[in-house]
Parts: sequence; C-alpha cells; structure tokens
Amino acid sequence: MVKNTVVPRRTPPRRWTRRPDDRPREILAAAVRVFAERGYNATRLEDIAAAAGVTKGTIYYYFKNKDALLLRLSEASDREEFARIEALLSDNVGPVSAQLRIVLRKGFAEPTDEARRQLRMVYLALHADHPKLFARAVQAALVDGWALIVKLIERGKTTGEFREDADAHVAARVFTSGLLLQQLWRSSLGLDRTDPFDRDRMVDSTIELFLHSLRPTVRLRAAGGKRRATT
Amino acid sequence: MVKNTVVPRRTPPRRWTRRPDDRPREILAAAVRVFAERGYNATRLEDIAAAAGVTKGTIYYYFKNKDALLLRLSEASDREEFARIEALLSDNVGPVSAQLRIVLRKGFAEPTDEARRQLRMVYLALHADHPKLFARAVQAALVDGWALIVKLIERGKTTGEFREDADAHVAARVFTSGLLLQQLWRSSLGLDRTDPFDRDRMVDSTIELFLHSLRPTVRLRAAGGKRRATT
Amino acid sequence: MVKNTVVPRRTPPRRWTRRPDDRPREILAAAVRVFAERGYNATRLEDIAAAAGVTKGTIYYYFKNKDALLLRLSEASDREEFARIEALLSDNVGPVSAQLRIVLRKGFAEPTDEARRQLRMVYLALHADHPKLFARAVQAALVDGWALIVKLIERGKTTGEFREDADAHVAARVFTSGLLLQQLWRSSLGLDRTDPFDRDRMVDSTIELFLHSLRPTVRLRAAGGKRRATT
Amino acid sequence: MVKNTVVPRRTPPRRWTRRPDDRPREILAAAVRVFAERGYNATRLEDIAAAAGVTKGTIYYYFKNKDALLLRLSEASDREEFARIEALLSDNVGPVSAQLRIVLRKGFAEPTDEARRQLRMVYLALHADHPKLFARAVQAALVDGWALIVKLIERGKTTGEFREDADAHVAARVFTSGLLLQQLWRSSLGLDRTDPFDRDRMVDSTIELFLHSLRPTVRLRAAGGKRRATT
DNA sequence: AATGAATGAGGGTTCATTCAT
DNA sequence: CATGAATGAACCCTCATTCAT
Repeated sequence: MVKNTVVPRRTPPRRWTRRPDDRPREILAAAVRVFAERGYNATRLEDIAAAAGVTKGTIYYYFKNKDALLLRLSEASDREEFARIEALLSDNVGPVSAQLRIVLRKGFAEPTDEARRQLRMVYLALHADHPKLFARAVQAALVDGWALIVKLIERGKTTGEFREDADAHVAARVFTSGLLLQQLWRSSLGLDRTDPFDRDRMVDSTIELFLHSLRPTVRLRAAGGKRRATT
Repeated sequence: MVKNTVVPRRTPPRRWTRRPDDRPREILAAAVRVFAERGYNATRLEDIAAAAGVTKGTIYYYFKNKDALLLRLSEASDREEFARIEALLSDNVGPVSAQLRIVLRKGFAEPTDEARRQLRMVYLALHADHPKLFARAVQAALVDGWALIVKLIERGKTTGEFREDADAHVAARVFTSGLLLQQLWRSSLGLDRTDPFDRDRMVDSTIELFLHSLRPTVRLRAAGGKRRATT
Repeated sequence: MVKNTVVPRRTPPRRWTRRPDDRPREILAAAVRVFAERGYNATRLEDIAAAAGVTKGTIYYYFKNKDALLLRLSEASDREEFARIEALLSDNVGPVSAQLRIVLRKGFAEPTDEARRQLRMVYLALHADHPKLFARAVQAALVDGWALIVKLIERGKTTGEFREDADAHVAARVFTSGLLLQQLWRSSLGLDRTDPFDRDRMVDSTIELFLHSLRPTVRLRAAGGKRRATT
Repeated sequence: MVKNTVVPRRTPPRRWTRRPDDRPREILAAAVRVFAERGYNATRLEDIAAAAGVTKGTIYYYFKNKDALLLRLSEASDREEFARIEALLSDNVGPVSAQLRIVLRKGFAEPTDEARRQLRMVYLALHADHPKLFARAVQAALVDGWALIVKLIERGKTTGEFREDADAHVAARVFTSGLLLQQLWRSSLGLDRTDPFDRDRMVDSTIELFLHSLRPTVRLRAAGGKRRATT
C-alpha cells in the first residue's frame, strides 16, 4: 500500500536527472548500509531503493536480483581488502612485532571505512542463509590474511624475536577471529551495553597479548639445567 | 495412474499417537537441527514439523510461534551451558592454569552434544535478524563465562602464576571468541575444505598461546630475586 | 500453544465430577454469553469451552459443530419468546392501547433475561454470515410478533380507539424494529457514549409516539357528531 | 494431454495493463459488493481481488489490509451521506412536514446507489466483530442525521405544526432505525419472502405514521381557537 | 534509463474438527 | 463421558520479481 490519496499529478517528467553512470555504485553503497543495519533477510529491495534514491525497478536494471547485490558487494571488497593489507607491509622494515601490530590493527581491528565495517556485519550474519557466498568471502578476505601473518611470525622466529615453538597458524587464526568477533558484537549488537568495553583497550590489549604469547621463553642461563617455566 | 495396485497395508490406520510428554522435546530437537542446516529464515515451520514427525499445527499447540522455538532453545541451553562450566570448577584445586585449560576446552571448544553445536550456529546467523534474541544469548552464555575466566586469571596473578600486567578481561574475551568463531566456521561452513586444520591442534595451541600470553615476564637482572623466567 | 512447562502431573483422575445432565445447558449458556461478547465469528470454540468449564472435545460430544450451537440457541429462544408474549395477552382485557403498551414493553423493549438480550445481539451480527439462520430467527420471533400487534391494532380500529386509516402492518414493523435496533446499539455498542440516552425515556416515548400515531383524526366540522378528541 | 493443439492466439500476451487511477476505486467497489454478498468475515481477499479483476497483491499495493478496505469504504460513504442529506434541505422552505418527508425518504429509505445499500448491510453485520469501526460509522452517519431531524421537529413545534409534547429525540431515532432495519432485513435477508411487503408502502406509511405521531392534539372546545385539523 | 503498478508464490498463523486415550 | 493432543485446511499478508509505460 503506497498511496492513499490518489492525487492527479500535474508535473510529469523530469524525474531522473542524475548521471546514470553512478547508479550502480550508489545502489551498492545503499545496499551495504541497509544490509548492515537490518540484516540481509530483513532488508527489502524497497528499502535499498529508497536509500539509494531510486525505485525497485532500477535496481533490477543493474542487478540480476537481490543476491547479485551481495555478490558484487563482496567481490569488490574482497579484492581491495587483501591488497590493502599487503600494501601496508611492502615498504616495511623494522622488527616483526611492529609489522604484526600494523597488520592486526589495520587489517582486523579498524575497518578503514564504514562500508567495510558494514560489509563484515553482513557477512557474519550471512553464513547460515548463504553459506557458499560466505565461505568465498572468508576465503578471500581471511585465509590470505592469515597466511600473511603466519609468514611474519615465521620470520620473527628466525630472527629470534619470537619463540620457535609457538603455533603460528593457530595464533594468526585465533587472535584475528577473536578480535573480529568482539568488534562485531560490540558495534552491531548492543553487547557494549551489557558488557561495556573501551574499543581501543580491546585492540591494544589484544595486540599485547598476541605478542606476549609469541615471546621467547627465557633460556635461563642458569647453571643448573633448564628450569623453563611453562604453561 | 496406478492407484489401485497399492498394497493393502496391514498396520491399520492409527494416524497418530498421543505423546504429549515427548513432543515438545522432539519438536525442539528437530528445530535446532533444521535451523542449523538451513538457517533460521530459510526454515519453514513445515520443515520442522516434518523433521519432528508432526504437522505444523502441532508445533503451534506447544509453542507460540516460530520465534518462541528459538527462544526456548536458547533458554534451556543457556542455563545448562553456564551451569555445566561452573560445575567443572567447583571441585577443583591445582594450579589456575589447569583450571583455565578445562574451562576453555569444555566451555568453548567442545560442544558436548550436537545440539549445542547447532544452536551456536543458529545464534551467529541470527544476530542481524534477531538482535534482541541474540544479545540475550550472548549475555547469558558468554558474559558470565568471561567473568569466570577473569576471576581465574586474577587468582593466578595473586599466586604469581600469571603476570600482573596482563589484561584479564581482554584475554578472556579474545581467546574464547577466537576459538568459538574458528570452531563455527570450520564445522558449519566448509572452511575446513579451503583451509584444512586439525581440530585438536586448534584447541591445544590456543590454550598454549593463552597461557603463554599470561606468563610472567622475567625480571632480568634481578640478582637474587625471583628467577621465574618468562616471555 | 498451551503448556509451556511440561510438568509431570501427579494427581490424575477425579476430573469431571459434576452431573453430566446439565452439560448441554451449561454449554449453551456459556455460548450465548461469549457470542454476545465477542461476536460469533470471533468466538473460538475454546472460549466457549473455557466459559463452560469444559474442554473443546466435550462440546463436540453434545453438539455437531459450532453452527449447531447457534441453531439450538435460537430454537429454544424462539419458541419461548413468542409464547411468552402471547401469554401476556391471554388474560387481558381493557383498552387495546394498554395491551399494546404491554406487548411493546415486554416483547421488544425489555429482554426478560440477560441471555435473551445476548441472543439478540448475536442475531443481528449474524445476518451476513448466516443469512439462513438469521431469517429463521426473525421469522419465528418477529413475524409472529408483528401479526399479534397488527391484530391488536385492528381491534382498536373497530372499537374506535384507533383511526381507520393507519397502516397497522407498517406500524407494527417500524416501531418494534426501531426500538430493537436502538436497544441493541445502545447496549452492545458504545452508542450510549456518543449519544447518551435514558433507557426508560426511549421506551416510554416510543410507546407514546406509537399510540399517538394511531389516534383518530378529529372529524372537524361535525356539528353534533362525535366529539371524540384526538391526541 | 492435448497441449499442442492450442490455438495460436492473436491477441498477444498483455497480461495486465496499468490503471493506477482506477484501481483503487475498482477495488473498493468490488469490496462492498463482495462484503455485502458474503459478509465481511466470510470474504477472502482473493474474492475481492477476483471481483476487481486483479490479484491479491494489488489490493495490498493500495490498501494496508483487509480492515483498511472497510475503513475507507465507510469514510467515503459517511462524509457523502450526511452532506447529501443536508444539501437536500438547504434550499428548502415550505412546511416542516414536507422537509421531514424528504429527509426520511432520501436519507434513510432510499439508498441512492447500490453501493450504499451494500455498505449498510456490511455495517450492520459488523457490529459484533468490529465494534469500534461500527460505532464510528453509526456516529458519523446517524447521530448527525438524528440531530438534523430533531432540529426540524423543534421548528415544527414553534410553528405550531407539531405538538409541543412530542419527544423529538426519540422520534428521530426510532423511526429512522425502524425504517433502516426493515429495509435491511428485506433487501439482504429473504425477509420479503416470508413476510412480503411492498417497499413503497413501507416508506410511505412510515412517514405518515411519523408525521401523525407529531400532530397536535386537538384542543377541543376552543371556541375561536385553532381549528387546525390533525393528521 | 527509469518508474512503479501488478503479480504470484510462499510462509506464518489460526482454529474448527477429529480421535487416541 | 471427557479430555486434550493432533490435524489440516484456510486465509492473511509479504515481497522478490516482472513488465507495461
């Protein structure tokens, strides 16, 4: 139900005066926004249309259907996301720990833009209804990211900065996942209401724990054998 | 049209039997199963009914509506889940690290039964479409769990087992979240296909990293001081 | 959805201890009550069952279905209603106007009991969904009643109490219908709220108007003729 | 299976045409029609859709839900109905009795169009299931109408055309209600079958009775007094 | 290129009715 | 007799998708 009073509209034409070239972009932007806000399922095409300042029909002119929007959304983002993280490290020297700090912070803790944050939300919410799509996204955005981190940790081991026996693969996965999930719960859900937490503290402490967990066990020089304390 | 060649079935009509005590349970069991498989939204009441061996109407005899199923599912689970974890620690002495090991493993890494694993999946998928419900579940199942872990860590600090400057709150949150998310992605999505990983290794290494990240830093140079090395 | 917590009930038997003979009556009584309150359509069998202190199944033991309840309700009432009115006049002498007064008041203005009032409400609300049933009721309760009134008016004409040229049939129908409808709107709907009106005044004035409308016209000019004054 | 022998139809697909200006009207028209025929409850949206030559979805494009149809139906009608009656009297002079005659006939006895007649039926049938809606309609259409009639009667009293002691308020209510109800029973129900009655006679006689009931009582004996005859 | 009217399949929910106990 | 668990047919409503304009 849309119009209650059937007004005879006088001013007829001149409706879509804007450049048609940006349309797809605008629609996609509106889509993430609304998806993140309401969730994929709860979002009606009309919501997106309204947010994009067009009508339902227009969306179908540019996209095959609702799922296609999501697909396009992820494709674009995936490529960028990883490229971005890699770029951060290319010109990089200094201690490995510093690099890891950067990767964690830039890659997993701080969505550079609102759109990316929103897209992440959409993804997490998606895994039951669109497992395939979701798996693709995780693969593209995360698995490669983990590989990067692992490489850094391994390098740290060779330099003696990190302990040899740390499980680099698990570390890469667990810390990033933990950070991600906390971020998500806090930003989207009201988790911050029932379990308030400073955002920076979360990130900083996580990085601190991460690095600490990789730190070498002191080889006691201590005369009488290894007294290596351990877990 | 073959119709008439139907075998005359011996077992007479008895179209259904009364099983008022089991039905609710059965329906709930069917519900998690189907929810986890198809996702909450994609699941039609009829699917659940079929899976439970009843008809749609029967579901409504025992539950107010679709959401109520979910609610009940979580209520039951929430209470048990936390109680279970606490119970694990009640009769416990020994080093704090041992207790943490137990909590992490039993509470976050190993769903005791299939139903609980499925329920977790449902939850994660739910956070966009039913934020309220989801928040409740997180609160009940997790926030309390985190408090427990924090308490253990703090105790470890007083005994000198853990370093004073570790952020107990963040540690509790990040490690458990990371473990949870990895578990979920692997069991439900096909993440294990594109990024194979041994399940036990994931849990064991996480625990190892967890404890290591809490280990006291060696106070170097401390002439006659504590000689406990670490990190 | 009925029971949320499946309690294992210990006390089993001794459930229906009351005399089974009154059941039908009790159910019918409950039915009018609820029908009048909620309307026929909006009333669920369960509402009636609850009001009657039995369960749905029991209703079906005594009545074929929902409609049958209504049918029985009307049958009983119809017979009584007319018999009652006729009885009022049997032992009656005096001026016709006095008798009409009685009929109008007792037969159309004052439901003798609450049940009858309720039944009337049900009827009026019924005419669209159960035209047949409704027609039957109107026929039984009203057409005969009108005939009675007509007879009285005719008698009044022969005695000179009423004017010859009054349309007895229309008078019988219009006054009773008007009274009925007003009564109904006021008792059931909130008409009395937006259009307050004293109940007795309504009845008394109606009767007054009724009788006045039948009063003979003065034959003017009749020099030594009848001097009967007219109201 | 004949399938292939289908005539190649010339008139191409054109499955539907856009008629945004007429649709709402058509749907409403179809709605009264079907409501009056089957009753509000028994009417399925699909019936209305079919009657209007559209599909269910289209109804929801223009109206919020089933109730909204009814609401709109009444709103339009209410406003018109009263305006129409008032208009009839605006340019009016002559004896009050003549004016009353008009109001009764045009306002309560003769639905100007079929739709209005149907709408009335719907209303009467509605009072149990939608008391709120019904009360609104009665208020709008009737209470104001009664006020109008009362005013006329009072004027008649001052001119001596009517007797002083007649209860104008009750008269207005009872006669109109009686006429209305009779009309309804006869047109919708089969009352005319079991209790045949000429429609015009009903209206004419009612008006006659109405006016007669208001006529002044002759003050007999008054030598040079008013000789106005009654009735 | 864009609109928005129209479609139609599908799902949640209700409830009269049945029937095992 | 009575219960109340179970059924299943209906019906309202939503919304992705199509298509006349």
